[in-house]
Amino acid sequence: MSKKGGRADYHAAGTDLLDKFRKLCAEAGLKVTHQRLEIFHAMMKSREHPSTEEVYRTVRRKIPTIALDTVYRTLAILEQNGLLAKLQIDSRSRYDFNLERHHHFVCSRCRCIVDLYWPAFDRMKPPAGDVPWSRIDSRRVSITGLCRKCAGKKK
Amino acid sequence: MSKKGGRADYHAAGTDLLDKFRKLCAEAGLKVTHQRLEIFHAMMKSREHPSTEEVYRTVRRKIPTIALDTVYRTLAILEQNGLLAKLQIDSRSRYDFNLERHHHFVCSRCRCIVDLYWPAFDRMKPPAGDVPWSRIDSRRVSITGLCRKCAGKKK
DNA sequence: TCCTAATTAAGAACATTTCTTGATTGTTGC
DNA sequence: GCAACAATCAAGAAATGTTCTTAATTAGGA
Repeated sequence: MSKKGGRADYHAAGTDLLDKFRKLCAEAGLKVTHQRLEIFHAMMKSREHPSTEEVYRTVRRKIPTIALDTVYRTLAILEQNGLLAKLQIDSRSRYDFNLERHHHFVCSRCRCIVDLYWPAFDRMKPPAGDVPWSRIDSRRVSITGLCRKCAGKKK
Repeated sequence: MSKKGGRADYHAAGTDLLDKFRKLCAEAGLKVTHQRLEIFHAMMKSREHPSTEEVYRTVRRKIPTIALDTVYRTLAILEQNGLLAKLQIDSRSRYDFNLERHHHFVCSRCRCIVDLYWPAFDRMKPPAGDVPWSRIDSRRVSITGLCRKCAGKKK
């Protein structure tokens, strides 16, 4: 399976993941509410690493009465239970559905975030010697620059 | 010169850097005010990647009447003129005096940030093929985990 | 069915950051 | 040394993103 295929499947394999979601909620003692399902579903279908506000706008198309507060709470809960990752890239928090080992490219112009796979980096040994850590949990690369779309635009 | 020596010198070579600061201010058309000097000096002496609030507290020991707003403005100006780097690691913005190519370790417990040098990574070629960028400006690694100090603490 | 978690509305509160106004200070160019 | 004008200050308002409060209602799961 190619990396690209892997990613696409990850976001597309709807039924399986929603089953997994139900299972994980059960394990965590979380009720599978309509709101939580739609929020998770919205994250599942997005590759944009959306902000809370953006998730809110998306889910409101399905549940017009949903409260912004519910989206904040739900995203935080899903992150705390390991079903989503929170990104510290902009001033507002953005969430990532992709839990595979990956990295990010961030466009300095349009602030889009694109998932990135870099197995050669993942295989590298971290610096040794006089290191500040006693344990490493994750190593993430963030590449910034200009995305193709923005490079195509004038000005 | 060792990496460690380089870093220490970078933060310690007071007079040279303050001269450089004056020169860069002149080039950028910025007046060298007492406040800007003290803020820059505080950044120069700190390895802690301080937040604006922390810089404010430090500088207030020298200039008790300084306004928090001045610190916000000054740090932003210094960053816009390339004399400091802004970090997007926590919800509050933190600033980095170290402009050398380097990376960060962030402790998930105490949120301390430690500079990291990783020349083997710096020499790596970025992923090729179907990449989202048309130009790369920077590549930064962020390692998270538990720092030595926190590992030593109970609980 | 029933207990309780979750959601809602409406608003308050909070944290961080930026801006406004108008008066004052102080750096730099001359 | 002087004058212009950039920078600062005080005081407060405001923007933004996020969390919390209360009390009523809904709805998931055993």
